[in-house]
Amino acid sequence: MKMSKMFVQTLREFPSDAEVVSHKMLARAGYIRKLTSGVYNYMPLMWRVLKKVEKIVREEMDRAGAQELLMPFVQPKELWEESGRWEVYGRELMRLRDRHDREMCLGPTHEEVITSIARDVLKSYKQMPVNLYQIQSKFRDEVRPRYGLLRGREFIMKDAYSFDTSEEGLDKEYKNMAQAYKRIFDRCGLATKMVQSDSGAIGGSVSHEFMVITDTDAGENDVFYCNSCDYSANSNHAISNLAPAIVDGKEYFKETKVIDTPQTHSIEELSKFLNIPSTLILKSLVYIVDKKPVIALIRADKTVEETKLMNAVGGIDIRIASSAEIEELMTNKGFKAEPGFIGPNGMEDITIIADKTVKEMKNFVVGINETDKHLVGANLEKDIPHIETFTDIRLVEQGDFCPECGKPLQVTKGIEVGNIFKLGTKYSKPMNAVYLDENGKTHPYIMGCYGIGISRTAAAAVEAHYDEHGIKWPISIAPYHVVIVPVNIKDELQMQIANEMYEKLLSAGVEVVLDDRDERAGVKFKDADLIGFPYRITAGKTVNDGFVEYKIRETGEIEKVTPQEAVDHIIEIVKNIK
RNA sequence: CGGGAUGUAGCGCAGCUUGGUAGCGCACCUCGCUUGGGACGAGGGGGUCGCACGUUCAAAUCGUGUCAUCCCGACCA
Repeated sequence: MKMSKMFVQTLREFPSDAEVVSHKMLARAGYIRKLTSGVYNYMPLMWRVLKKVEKIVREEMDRAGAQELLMPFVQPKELWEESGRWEVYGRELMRLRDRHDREMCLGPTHEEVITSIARDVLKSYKQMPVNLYQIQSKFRDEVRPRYGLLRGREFIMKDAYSFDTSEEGLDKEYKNMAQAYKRIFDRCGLATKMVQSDSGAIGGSVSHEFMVITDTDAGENDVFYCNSCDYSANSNHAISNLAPAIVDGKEYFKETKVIDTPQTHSIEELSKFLNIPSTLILKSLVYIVDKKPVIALIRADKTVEETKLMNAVGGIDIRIASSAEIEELMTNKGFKAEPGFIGPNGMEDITIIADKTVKEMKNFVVGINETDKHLVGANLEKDIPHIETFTDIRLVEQGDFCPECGKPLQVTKGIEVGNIFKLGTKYSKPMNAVYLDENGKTHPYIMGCYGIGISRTAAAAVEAHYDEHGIKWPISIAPYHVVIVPVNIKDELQMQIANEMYEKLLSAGVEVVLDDRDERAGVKFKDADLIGFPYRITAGKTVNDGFVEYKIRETGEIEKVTPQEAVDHIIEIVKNIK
């Protein structure tokens, strides 16, 4: 490719609306252009990168025994009603009507469609196991698209779906996919962690996410991991053991009674006023889950993890209640108190979920829906007997102990580039997708699903590989392998050497760019660094002595070599790309 | 959806307070000069100032409404 012909425009400055590294770099280097919020044009350079990521994904999925197909982007409402998700999925599902006023949606994921295909074709146990995948644009009408390609509304995704006749078969395929994913991300030059996670709206029982750990602020997930064993989990799913804490308030509260606690709206104020550790206080929080209030109880030094709480309630939408909503709740129950003094008593007909930490507590302090008063020396059985559900709804914190080996847990930010779910019969059952076994009996398929964000993976690679000058692509997914820069295109020898190297590399199958623009060297170097070619060969004044300069983008390392050596070196490197 | 901000040329911005022929840098085109880290000079093309309505002799500027975009929170590949 001649640089003079390349359809690309690099910018002198970062676009003002870009926040994270990958968005800034990709926009400035001419890879992407925004069309509308969360929707991007993939310009020629970007498309080359995406095709490379796709190629790696295809090769590894095929190697793992999966088969590629392509499903429609537009899907009928009826299918989504069968699975029950037309109601459940919410506004993230982009709905539209055709000319006959039939309701449709843009595919945010394809469980319904693949299940409808399977039930038509997969009639016998003899046809399984099977794993089908596609690479396609998805559309999710995100509440707040941001971070460029990391959270677009339209994005490219590889989604795979497996069908098995048994849990054992699913387990096997799940592991098979985990291995394929590891190879895929390794080949893309991305170090990933496979972490346990919540299975969210897609549903199912077990799931893992593949996280790229970066030092940029683009990672939207907190990942807890253990250095001593291989435990790691998304914060929405992580569990931990806690250090011993004072949970029995016997020494502070010999008897159970209501006392005055003026101006103690917060846990901090309360623990200071009573001069007790916050581990002796029972914290009552009000959430709104699917529009209904839910009270969460937890030891006051700990934080509620909302996804865990939502799962415990069995809801699909959760948010913390506003002060007004809390007061309204108390008023409805016949109390008149400020929000800071809410407590579980008198709330018997509200869903109450208590964290496991609560079970340990004895002679503790709790709000009683009365301003400036608390009950001290309280105990569960005696004073709050109506709590039925004790489960883990606690947010893990750095320094908590690993649930598997007991060593302290660490935390880091991660970008989720892939995930794998065990779906079981979540879709096959409601959609009546069944096969016949050896005895002619029908069973629903045991399903799994496996996603990789193709465009997000490319963006994550930028987050993981860049410096102040631009992108440093891993060679396996770089748009081109090498750029040749003749410093002065009017210098005949420089151009001749550059052209010779260019032709040799081209005929060896190397993806090479010749920067034949009539620009000053500085401009070409800046662009080369920004675009992120992994290697650069410069034909400058030293060609008169028979040398060119060979530069590695990743390390900045420079070597003076003959043109032939440079060519041979590049060919060798390209030959070894996995 | 709640909170905050911004819409002026492809990109980055000024002008608005105090209404009076729409500007600057980069990018783009032409010529000259220059050629190892985003040179220089001269000339040139490109904008219904997000949109609508209103006030006014006159609106980028004042008012009302509306749309869009971005940032902070809850969702996810």
